[in-house]
Amino acid sequence: MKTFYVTTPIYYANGEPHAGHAYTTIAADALARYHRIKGNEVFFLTGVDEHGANIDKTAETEGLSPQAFCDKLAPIFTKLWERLNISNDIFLRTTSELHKRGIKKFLTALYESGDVYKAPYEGYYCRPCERFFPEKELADDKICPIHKLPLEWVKEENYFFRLSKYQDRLIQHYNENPDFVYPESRRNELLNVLESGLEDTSISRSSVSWGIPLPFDPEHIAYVWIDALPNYITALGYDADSERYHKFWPADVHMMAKEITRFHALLWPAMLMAANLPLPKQIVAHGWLTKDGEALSKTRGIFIDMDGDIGTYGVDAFRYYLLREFSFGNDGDYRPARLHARYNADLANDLGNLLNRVLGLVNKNFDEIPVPTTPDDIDEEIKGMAQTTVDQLDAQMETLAFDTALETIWEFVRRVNRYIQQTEVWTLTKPETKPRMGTILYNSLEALRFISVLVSPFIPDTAEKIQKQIGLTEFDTVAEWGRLPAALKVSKGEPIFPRVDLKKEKAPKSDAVKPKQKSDKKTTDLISFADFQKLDLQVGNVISAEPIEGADRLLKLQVDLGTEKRQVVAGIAEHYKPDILIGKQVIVVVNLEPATIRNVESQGMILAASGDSVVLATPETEVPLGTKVR
RNA sequence: GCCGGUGUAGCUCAGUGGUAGAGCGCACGACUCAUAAUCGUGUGGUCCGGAGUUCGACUCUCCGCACCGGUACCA
Repeated sequence: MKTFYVTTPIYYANGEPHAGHAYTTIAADALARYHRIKGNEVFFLTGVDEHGANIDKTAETEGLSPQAFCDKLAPIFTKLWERLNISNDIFLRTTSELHKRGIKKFLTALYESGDVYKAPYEGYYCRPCERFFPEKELADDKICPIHKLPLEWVKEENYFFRLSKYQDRLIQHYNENPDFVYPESRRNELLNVLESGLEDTSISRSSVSWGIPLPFDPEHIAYVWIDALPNYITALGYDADSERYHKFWPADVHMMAKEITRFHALLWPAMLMAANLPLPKQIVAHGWLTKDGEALSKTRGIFIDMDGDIGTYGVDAFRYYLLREFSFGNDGDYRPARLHARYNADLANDLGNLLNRVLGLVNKNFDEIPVPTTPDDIDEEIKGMAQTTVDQLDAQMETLAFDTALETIWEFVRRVNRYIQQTEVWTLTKPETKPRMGTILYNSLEALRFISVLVSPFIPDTAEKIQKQIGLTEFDTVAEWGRLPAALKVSKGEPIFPRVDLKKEKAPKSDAVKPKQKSDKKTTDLISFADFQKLDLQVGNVISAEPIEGADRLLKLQVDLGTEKRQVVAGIAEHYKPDILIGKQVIVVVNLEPATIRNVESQGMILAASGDSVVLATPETEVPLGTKVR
């Protein structure tokens, strides 16, 4: 028996899961379920990554200890996975003892490889900021750009992993395993990165407290990614050298969204090489979801209403839509209108109605599933198509082409509808034609059983419902023609996908949208009024604006402050056309030390609201140039 | 800016150096077993624009435009 180990990332648990997480997890689930029905022994991992400064910070704003915060969040993930019918074998938390033991062992192995070294990190350190400032960011006076306080020269010991050493071996691995990173576009990107050179990476943080101490130096905490990536082996029982670990590692597929491929496809394999462990077989990156053409955004309130859509159409429709309409490597645009269309056309009309009409005919004409006694050419054709459908499906799943895989199954669904149409079964009620009717209905039911098997990785609930309605008591996972026993009692048949009317759907809309308020956020990084007063902010007028050669985001502005003119570089080119800016009043940080960006001197900065979009801060009504802002 | 990708019917996408394809949508017809379902027929495209190679290009080359991704700049 073949084994198959598939993972999702362990999601960073500093907020609630969203549709992007759901997409990755559903895709991985479909893959896992597919391999199960193929008879492979599958292990499917998902989980949460619970350490690091960000979680610490978020917990603090909620007034919780980091552990309490994680304990609160983890069940939100597991509940969603239950709702989405995710068949994971483990839900790994990095705060679990299993993981901590494994990490300890792994980091020890890494350390013993000789590729971890302690290096003094020295530089200008700002106590209030708790960070170092690279020399190139500082002017001659060496004061903190934020606090305007003198910086200390501090030496800190830090652990580094000799990532650079693995550059060549990684390139070689990529070349020898063309499918190591999929899709190819990602692979090429990473090869570019590899060829331009890797730098050693810091693997510890001494300023962070929420995490796992390095086993060889407990004063230092493992950097989150160093803590997180090995979860794929710790979850298998790497710590105890368990049987499961040996059975399933190396993983067959690490599935993830595209933004984290770097860590998985460079750092993780290098770490494994250092620890002398086998590499995962494939790193798979899918695209992002947008909603009606817009990027998802918490601040702008653009999100996918999973809850609402699942409520309206059901989990399987949601899964079906994501897997059917989005082609893997690319970004996918989530559109409720498309979900609706898919639901009615593919699920309700094609599949749901097929089941219903066949069951109706059986019930009306037979007491139980009839025995096929009068074979015909057309029956053979159906049987043949069942087999070719399986073959095509196998090929498509090999490349994770869920969309075409489902299309292939649906071609068969439509063929069965046509079979019924062509044979006009419903007319064959006379005694002499009744056996033929029985044969056709048997074949139709068997086709439905067959379809239910093929469809089960994608829409598992539906698959079960179909078999149950056909009269099978135990789910049959084998896609071989002719396994359906005759003489079963068929159920009356409730529509498995009742049509959804757009009108009805409108009702529960009003209360759905409201984005959640971030409540009583405690601010910890307070500055004194004196600190604030150090800022010299003035109103200026943009008198010219032009793009900077070789920079997509930068504009060179001349700003008139009344008493003087300043040249300022601003990173707003993506949001403002130069001509629009001219004549606009802006707020300028006047006493900012000058800097040279892209060979252009910038004597200050202009203020803008900067989130998903960038909007200039400007006085509400026009004021004299040089007016102080405070 | 540099590197890579994409641009084909209203929508989602296949596709090939030789007269353009599927599903959905839409129109018409058939059927009435079924969830106003199904089946058939049809509608619909300057295959991003321009130039070139070729007997012939949507398919190859070059230039350009748009969008996407990676990377640099973001005071």
